[in-house]
Amino acid sequence: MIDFKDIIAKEISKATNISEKELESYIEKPKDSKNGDYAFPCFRLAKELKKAPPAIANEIKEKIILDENIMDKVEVVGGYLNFYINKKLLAKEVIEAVDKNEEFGKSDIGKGKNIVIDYSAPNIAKPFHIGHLRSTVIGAALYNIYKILGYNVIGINHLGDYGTQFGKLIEGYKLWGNEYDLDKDPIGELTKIYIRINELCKEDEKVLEQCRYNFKLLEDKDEYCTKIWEKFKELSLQEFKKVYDLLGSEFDSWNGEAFYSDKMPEVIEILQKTGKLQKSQGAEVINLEDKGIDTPCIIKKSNGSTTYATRDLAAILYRARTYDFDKALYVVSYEQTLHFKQVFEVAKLLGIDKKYTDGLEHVAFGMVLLPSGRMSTRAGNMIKLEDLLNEAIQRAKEIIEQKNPELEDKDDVAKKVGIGAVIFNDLANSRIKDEIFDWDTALNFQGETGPYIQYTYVRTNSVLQKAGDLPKVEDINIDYLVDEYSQNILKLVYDFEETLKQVTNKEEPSILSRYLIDLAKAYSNFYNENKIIVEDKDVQNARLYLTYIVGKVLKTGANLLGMEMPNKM
RNA sequence: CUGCUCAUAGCUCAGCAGGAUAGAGCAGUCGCCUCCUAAGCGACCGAUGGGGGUUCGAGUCCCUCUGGGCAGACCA
Repeated sequence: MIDFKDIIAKEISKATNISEKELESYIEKPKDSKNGDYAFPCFRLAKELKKAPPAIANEIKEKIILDENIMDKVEVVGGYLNFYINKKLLAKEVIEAVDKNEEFGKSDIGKGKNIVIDYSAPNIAKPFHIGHLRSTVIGAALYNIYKILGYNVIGINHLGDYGTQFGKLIEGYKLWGNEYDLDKDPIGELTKIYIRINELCKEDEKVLEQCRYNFKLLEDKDEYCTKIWEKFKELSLQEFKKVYDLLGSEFDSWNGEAFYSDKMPEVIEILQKTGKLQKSQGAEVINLEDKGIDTPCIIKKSNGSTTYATRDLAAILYRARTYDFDKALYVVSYEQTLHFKQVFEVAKLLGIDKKYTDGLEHVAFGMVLLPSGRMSTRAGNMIKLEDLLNEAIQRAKEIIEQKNPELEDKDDVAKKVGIGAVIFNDLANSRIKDEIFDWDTALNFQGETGPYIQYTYVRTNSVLQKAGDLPKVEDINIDYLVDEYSQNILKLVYDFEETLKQVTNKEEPSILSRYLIDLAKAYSNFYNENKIIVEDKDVQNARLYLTYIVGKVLKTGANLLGMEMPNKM
């Protein structure tokens, strides 16, 4: 598509002495379309040119030459130079772009670049609760969006399958394994054991020591510990898969922490050679005070076992070698900000290329809290993700029964709508914000929600279906797409790829969520104002094609967020 | 105590690396289905935590205060 901003920047650059690149950042999109489609504020030139901004705007206006096929008009308002792009050209550009591209939004800007995304990463032997949803859906959305932009993406589920917690579980299992029926409700029973052993650890320091020792045994490949650990892992994965199936989550790699158990000695060796690894209180640590981090990074505990920092470092080394990543994103809650600061700093000592250490990024997100406060596995006050998803499906089903009882495939639609609502709800807000979980908010189907987007999509579908064949691009008379409602839609569609790029610039899927809401709203307005299937075939064809475009973008966009789109609802 | 982070309408959030009159949704009140799905559309109501500063211009940047959250060495 034509890059309008680029054209404007080129012209202004000729009229002034400012570089195109600089101008690109100055040119903005007015909030109110009455002020044009693009605007150049001239205030910043006033001091240098010693002239009033409106005068400067007028001078630039006189100097620039813009083809009227590209720009309808240029106006000076105050110190602003407002550009109105040619409406027909916009319509033509968008229609052709959608027609030409098999998958509109797809690009190759990421060609040759490798992106590693570390997300979801639940802890084995612990319930998969609603707090794990965010990492899973934010990671998946980023994964899909990088992919459509042409990047080579590697999604890794860095399972929490290692560490002292397993020493604890092994100890608990040793003590009371017979009392619990692991086959009946694996994670539920393991959770009970986990809570019980934690209480015992609190009372008795010796038990805690034994737990840590168990983990040491596990690291040293002790047969008994390994066997129990494998059992826990298998049982947990079975449970997790149920949730992943509902969400449609997929991963390229399931290499969890344990995968790096044999890769840590090298890390320790490298760090030792740097001379920065020092003994402190019995442990071996890297001091980071000179980097502005007060807490040292523990590489080896006093009993000789490793920490998750050591494993993350081994993972960085491994991923750099295996995937040659340009970016490695860690979609992990902001609770772990300090940890990643430490690990990323220590990674600079690993002797790997700067490209890799520069590419490390913690994509932090806020916590999911209950109205009563934090969720805690130990306290048992948490909501299982599976329960939330099933409740969502159930509620969607009820609404279908009430609104559209004749619908076919009710269960399939209920699943898409229910899950879509949950996913969208989690991706709709800036990731850094905390979320206080509320059933009615998470499962709301009205207003700015996933189902609203699905509903709008379904509408485009049923209009197209009713009309029969989709008109050929050559048969579309763009004269019928210059009204305000059509133009609002066309401008949004024009922005689609830019929106996807913004998501990757900020690692912020909510930008796409809001975009889809805007697009769905723009179409709803259009739909309410205009009859699409009408007598005049020229009008109908133009409106039908616009409808087709909206449906296509809504579907692509929602799929990128991880939502499935029903054809009817 | 220290570091990080958040603060916009009754509630949940937008506000594009400072730009024109701060936008939505929910809740509340009211209006719109002989017409392509009312999970929709429209209307009304209603806001930048306090104080400084930088700037032609600050919700946005800096300082400070207040309030919430998180983190701070052998959990991950």
